[in-house]
Amino acid sequence: MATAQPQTRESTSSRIERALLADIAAGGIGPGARLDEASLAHRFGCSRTPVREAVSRLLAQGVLVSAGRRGVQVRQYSRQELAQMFEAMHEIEAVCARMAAQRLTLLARAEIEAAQVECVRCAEKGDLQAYLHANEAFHLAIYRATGNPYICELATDFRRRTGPFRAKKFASHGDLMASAESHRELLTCIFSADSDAATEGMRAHMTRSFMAALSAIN
Amino acid sequence: MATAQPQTRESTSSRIERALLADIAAGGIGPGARLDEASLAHRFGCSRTPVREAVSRLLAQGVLVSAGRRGVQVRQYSRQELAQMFEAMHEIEAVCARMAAQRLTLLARAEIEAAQVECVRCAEKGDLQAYLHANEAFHLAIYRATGNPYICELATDFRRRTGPFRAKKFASHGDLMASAESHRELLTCIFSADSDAATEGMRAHMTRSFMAALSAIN
DNA sequence: TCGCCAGTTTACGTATACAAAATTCTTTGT
DNA sequence: ACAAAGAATTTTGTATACGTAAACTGGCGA
Repeated sequence: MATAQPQTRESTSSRIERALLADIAAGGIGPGARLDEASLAHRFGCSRTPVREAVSRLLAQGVLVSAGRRGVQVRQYSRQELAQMFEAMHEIEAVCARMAAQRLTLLARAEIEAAQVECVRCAEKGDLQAYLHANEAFHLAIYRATGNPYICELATDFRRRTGPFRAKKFASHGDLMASAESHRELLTCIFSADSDAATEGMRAHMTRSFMAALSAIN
Repeated sequence: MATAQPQTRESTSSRIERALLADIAAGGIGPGARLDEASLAHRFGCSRTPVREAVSRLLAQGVLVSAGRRGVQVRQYSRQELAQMFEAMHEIEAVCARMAAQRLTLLARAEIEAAQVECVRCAEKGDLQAYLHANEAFHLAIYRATGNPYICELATDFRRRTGPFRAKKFASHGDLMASAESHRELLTCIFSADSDAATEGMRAHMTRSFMAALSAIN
């Protein structure tokens, strides 16, 4: 119907998926909120078809859960579920650190260091949004350093799922600086090429991170 | 009135999804094969809508890959990709073994032992299909013993993805017996509650398993 | 007042139609 | 004969319509 944009490169369903993800991550929709296809279609000014497509993908990602014939809901996690998810991520990150330490290439090391420099810069500036982005890039660089795309994908998925909850822990300028400092210690372990030290270093970093996140919730 | 049909009618899209998965796992469709929505719709005697739904989910699962405007293909893995996927699974299984060893409950231990008994029974009988099933149950029991549903889900997903390739390695009666024996050694490590030993035990088991699988391919 | 039952309404699953984009085939010119 | 351009076909993305089943609501009876 509304063929307003002749050169739309991105499909409507992808746009809706991104918009919903962003909205959920930003808390605009909130956990437990009920969504139905018709109202989403009205909100995005399209038919139900692309909405169904987007919702279907989000269901597969675990971002939404089906509530039977009563719409879909934003998945919410209990404190225990959150702790378990953090634990799972803790383990995965430890694996990444170990593999990265074992087969660190010069390029990977350079990328990780560049990401860390950016983290420190953002922390000093006190820019929360920028720091979250830089922190993301830092961890992604470590994932890539494993040299294993499947592990990388796995870890990235988990990071995306836990993202909204981890973001809450950064309240003050000091929190950012502490996180950046924690990165530095972690890198010492990874760059030592001692896989056991890297594992333990990442465990320590993630434990600190998750304790802070869990404290900030509820 | 009240033509109370069985209301558990499975949706067409779910039926198609299951059928395609089974067909792919059985090799009926084969890697690299091009599928298009229209012919699938014709094959399953329905419209394109439920086919799209099913294909979308399979894309999200990584079973299919989109080939742009030239249909979707059954995802195929190169030898290197397969090795990387096995490596990733190797790491995940090691994590599972470690966590299982750390917090093994009496119930979990009993379930694992029961699964192992079944494995041995199937191996002695020489029934390949039954052994594959029992082997699956054995590993799933270990995943559950971690007490972490996210790790469990993760490992289960990977096992499903690598399943078709791992199955190829069991050629003879001796292969089954060797696998069952390998399980026994692994359990000794896990039940020792020594997490490091469990990690190493699982690594050894998976290394054996994957070497065999990679040898059987190509 | 509470519980049950019927009507209404809502929401989802599916079918069909159309438009846009890309690939492939054909045709034509050098 | 080969290459390039255009036409035809194929395939996906989106819109709209309809049927069915489940949930909500209102009323009635105990």
